[in-house]
Amino acid sequence: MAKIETPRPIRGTQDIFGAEAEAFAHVVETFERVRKLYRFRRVEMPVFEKTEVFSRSIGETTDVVSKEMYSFEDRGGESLTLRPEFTAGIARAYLTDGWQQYAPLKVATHGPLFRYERPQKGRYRQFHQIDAEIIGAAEPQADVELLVMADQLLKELGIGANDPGAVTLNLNTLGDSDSREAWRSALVAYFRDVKASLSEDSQERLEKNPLRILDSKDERDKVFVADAPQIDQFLSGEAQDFFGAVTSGLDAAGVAWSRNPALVRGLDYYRHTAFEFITDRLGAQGTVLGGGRYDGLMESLGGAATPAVGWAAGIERLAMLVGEWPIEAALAILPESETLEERALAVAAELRHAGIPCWTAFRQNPKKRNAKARADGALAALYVKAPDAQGREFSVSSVSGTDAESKLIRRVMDILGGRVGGRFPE
RNA sequence: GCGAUUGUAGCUCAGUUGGUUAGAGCGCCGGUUUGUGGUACCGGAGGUCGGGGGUUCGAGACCCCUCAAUCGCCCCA
Repeated sequence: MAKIETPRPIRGTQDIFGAEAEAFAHVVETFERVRKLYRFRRVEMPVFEKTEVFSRSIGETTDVVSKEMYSFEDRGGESLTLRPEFTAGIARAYLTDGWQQYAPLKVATHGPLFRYERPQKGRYRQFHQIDAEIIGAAEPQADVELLVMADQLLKELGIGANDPGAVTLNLNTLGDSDSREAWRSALVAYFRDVKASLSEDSQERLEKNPLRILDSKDERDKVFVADAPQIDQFLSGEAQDFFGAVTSGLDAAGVAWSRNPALVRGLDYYRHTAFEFITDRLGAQGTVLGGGRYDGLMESLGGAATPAVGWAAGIERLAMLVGEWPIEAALAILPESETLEERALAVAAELRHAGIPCWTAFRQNPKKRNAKARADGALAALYVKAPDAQGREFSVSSVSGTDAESKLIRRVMDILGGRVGGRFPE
């Protein structure tokens, strides 16, 4: 007799429904369309991998690996991990599946990722990303193409269309590994001198991840960040040329960008180009799409040195920027009595086969169906009646009075023709 | 891991300095009316006031603990 307690959802998971789910789907559909324009090949990747795929590539000491992974032992005692990102798994597949033969290889995918973090606005433990990677191309043109694609995607989603400040592309270079190391040492030396004045977090970062001090939100740090050594002083000629080719390529393609010398990457494998499309519309979670070049990653997985570059974007965050997205409008099929139930079924099937989205109900009560159809956003209504002497058995009724409705009604009239009688617009 | 805020009906929320039987709108169910079409009206179901403990003659209101959600820090998309 004990009452059964309904299990609660897992913290940080989401049940996405209604206009939000439509917006989510719209983001994915737009991504699919755009990636085909750029001829990125679709790949499907496993949701879990051996733990070492991530620990080796992302870096043992990073927070992502040390405390944010969903890891578990399978029945054979092997340590497996739900993917916290796409890149490492794709890199693994490139090495284990012989994808080298396709290099330079452009791939795209999307799906759920998992990170054991505190949920907040636009951040979840199971979250979803779209992802694009170019593997086996050392050329700056690869970086450019990826960024041009990202820019087009955001534009096609209408993000920033009426609101130019909504997203901006922040761009930086981390240099090659020598440049990056020299810069890092200089930063450590610089910040060590003022260590006592830094925030507690940044004193910690000085040891673990000094680059991250640069984007600290703490005022105590910001005063020193302003005068901190910049990567430009440490860039090799080659690294400078590379970055120059990326920026001039973006200019040529008409992609607006702004240099952000404080932009760094949290993960160990990044080199050269680093970028983020940043918005100020999502509270503290400003990064909508981010990525960079990861020339060092393949070696950390035991493969031959292979240059690569890629980005990923949070679908939830993009969906929030897109706003509510309506479900496709439909024609409500409304039988006028219970005896016409099956005729309604038949005409709905006929119209759907012809590509007309139809709204139907399961319950009787024909009186309330009309109101329900309208509440569900039906564009127009088709009443199913007993056929008259001329064989007319339907009447069409205006609901929304919109252009979309007239278009829909015209298509319906083309299909049903003389079977429609009674009153209808025009 | 840390901090702030918030938990009252399926949803959005009222609920006065603690005081009878905890309310509204929407939704849901039933009915009457209307009858070429977003009706109106009537009725009904639905609440361990997140959970536990305490203070009090009396707690949805006050105190403690706990759980959860939201937002922020760390980190990161």
